Amino acid sequence: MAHTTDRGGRKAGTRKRADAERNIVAIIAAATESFARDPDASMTDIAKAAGLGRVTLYAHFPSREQLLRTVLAETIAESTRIIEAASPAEGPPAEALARMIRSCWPLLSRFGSLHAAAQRALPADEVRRRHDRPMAHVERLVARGRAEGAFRTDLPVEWLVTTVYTLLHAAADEAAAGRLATEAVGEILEKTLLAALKSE
Amino acid sequence: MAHTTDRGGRKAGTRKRADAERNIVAIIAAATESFARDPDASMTDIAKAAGLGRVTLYAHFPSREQLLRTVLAETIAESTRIIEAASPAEGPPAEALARMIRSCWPLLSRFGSLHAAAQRALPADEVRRRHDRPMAHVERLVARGRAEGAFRTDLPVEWLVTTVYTLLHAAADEAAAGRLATEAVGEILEKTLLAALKSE
DNA sequence: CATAAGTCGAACAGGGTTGTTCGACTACCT
DNA sequence: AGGTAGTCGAACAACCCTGTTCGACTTATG
Repeated sequence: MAHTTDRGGRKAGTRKRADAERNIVAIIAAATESFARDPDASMTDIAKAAGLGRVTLYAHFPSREQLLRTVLAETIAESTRIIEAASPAEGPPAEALARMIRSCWPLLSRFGSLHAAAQRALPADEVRRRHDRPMAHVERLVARGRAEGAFRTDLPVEWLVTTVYTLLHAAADEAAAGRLATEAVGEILEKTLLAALKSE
Repeated sequence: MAHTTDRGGRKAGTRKRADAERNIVAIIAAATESFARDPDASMTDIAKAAGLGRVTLYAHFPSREQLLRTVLAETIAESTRIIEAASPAEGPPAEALARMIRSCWPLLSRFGSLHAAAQRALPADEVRRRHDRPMAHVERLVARGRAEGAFRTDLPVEWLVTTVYTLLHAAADEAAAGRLATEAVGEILEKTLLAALKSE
């Protein structure tokens, strides 16, 4: 149990069997999908979705809470990557915002109720804290837009950020429910948010 | 068991004891408050909040689901009353919308997560169906605004309604969480929504 | 190929929920 | 003042969930 040196150079036996590593990613994928569909998804649901036994989940994640934490972290990391790929710090603020909106909303749509799941099972401040990395990008963009005279200054920055965030989610939900045509969402969001944010 | 005529003119023994009627309103009040605070509020929670025994709840409501249904119906009825009191069909659309917003948001704030509770425990289409009475007022107002050239016509009406609805809720949540000053909410919502809806 | 690592199903304990039943008790109503 | 409608607490059954343990089985890996 404490060989410490096995050839591969691993310290404390952290290297798992290829088998197990494959299952871990399968579990995370299944959990992501399950939580996105049903915020109350149980370990049984997720195990079934992953095609594995429930016990196996507990072999890799000590608790449902921890699994959810992991899923949330990975998802937010991907969001951050996508936001940064839209280079929100470059070009005219309005155009940067439009770029961000269009690249972002499919993600929110795909991850559906995962956020609700997190808010239900994890402490509220933790959820908020984990979000503030990607959130900062939006906030920075809004602040820049205000400084450059493109966005309105008569409302609190945080409220404008909340507006962006909320409407992104709402549009994603509407699209998921089939009440909004997928192709139209980008344009609709862009028009709505630019109108809500632009100065004058 | 089938007296049918008892003097008071009641048909099938529907008249309850004054005692019981008092408790029924207490239960509904407690349930409303409990659901508004915690969408997962249990019958035990509600009974405790009402100062009654859990069994008594079941004496008046056959199930938690039915109780939630009742609470939802009463709440929506009150919303409808408040919306109508703002006479959304009169005056310039922008002003009518502003009136409606200002009279509406404290309600949404007060009822907090009741909507979430309903969405969790009741079939989605039922929740939606119950909302379409008050929703119709908003939709009518938006449509009128478009017809009179005050509101934009380049986006679907349903999306504009969703925008109003969503941002009202978001602002109410922010206020409840202390991230938005209560006195400021009305003005902030009015400015944001008018900017999002107005034509051009 | 042998062994250690991983999987799996069944079964368990512990907690929570919804509804129901019982008998004793209490408030109302006439 | 007495009969009845209503309340209440305790206890029950049924269900679902999380986490854990067991022993038997399968698979990777060296």
